[in-house]
Amino acid sequence: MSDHTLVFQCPPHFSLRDTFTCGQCFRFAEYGGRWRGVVGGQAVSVYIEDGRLCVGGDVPLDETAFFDYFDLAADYEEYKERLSAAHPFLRLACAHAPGIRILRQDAWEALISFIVSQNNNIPRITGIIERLCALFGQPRGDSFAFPPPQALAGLEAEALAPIRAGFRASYLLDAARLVSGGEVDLGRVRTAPLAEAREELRRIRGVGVKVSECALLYGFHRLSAFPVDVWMARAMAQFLPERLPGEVSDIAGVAQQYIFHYARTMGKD
DNA sequence: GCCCAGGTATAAA
DNA sequence: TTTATACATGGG
Repeated sequence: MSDHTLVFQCPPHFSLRDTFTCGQCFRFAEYGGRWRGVVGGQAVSVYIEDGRLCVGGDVPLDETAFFDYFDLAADYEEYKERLSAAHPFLRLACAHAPGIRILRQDAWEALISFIVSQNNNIPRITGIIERLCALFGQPRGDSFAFPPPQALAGLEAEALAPIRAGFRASYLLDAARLVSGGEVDLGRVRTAPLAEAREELRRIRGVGVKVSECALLYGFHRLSAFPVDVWMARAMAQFLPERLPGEVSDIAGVAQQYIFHYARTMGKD
């Protein structure tokens, strides 16, 4: 790998480890200081060197696509300033892992990943997705692409048994069938008003308030996808028993990820 | 063994 | 409308 390498200026504080392991994506692993994963169907190796963000691949890579993937147009220093000013706990969360950026992941992959995430833990989510790709995805380098809806839509539940997804297997199949059949239109989720986008996603069995918000945030980059009420109702309620101030509601999802990572990792460094 | 994990569907109150 | 429980699996 690395016959073709994209080079970007690295944003301040950007941490590949925090970004790839904070629980927003499940397909990157570190090997010798470089992070290997599959993005847009291409195996890539990502690393930071001399203040530059490098993305190596064995085929020519689309620079615009990776600029977009890492959300390089966004100013996370400004995001963190706003969040830090909004609440003392948010300030702690931002300081704890200031290198997190919200990746602009593939919508289908994010949707499936967060269906798998329900009542589950990160190591096991990672394993299930790994097996899903290995069984049903196209080979890419020494890894596998994420299987598209069409690759899963025709399967029976027993065919998914080897990935050991448990009760979530039928949810995955429902998602694959509805999306590949057009009954759920991911293009519409991308462009429709937020409330309608939610409704569209929640037609899939196993997609409730939390999964739909995660899919909207990570798969569709709707930064405001976490309405304060949902956000409040979940894991961070124990840390932030107040409503999120309106001034940062447009980046509530960013706040959610910083807090989630803080709550999950504090004391474990 | 018991408890919990980036929840949700379903039934019962 | 709100609250309780089952759900598959596996790591701590």
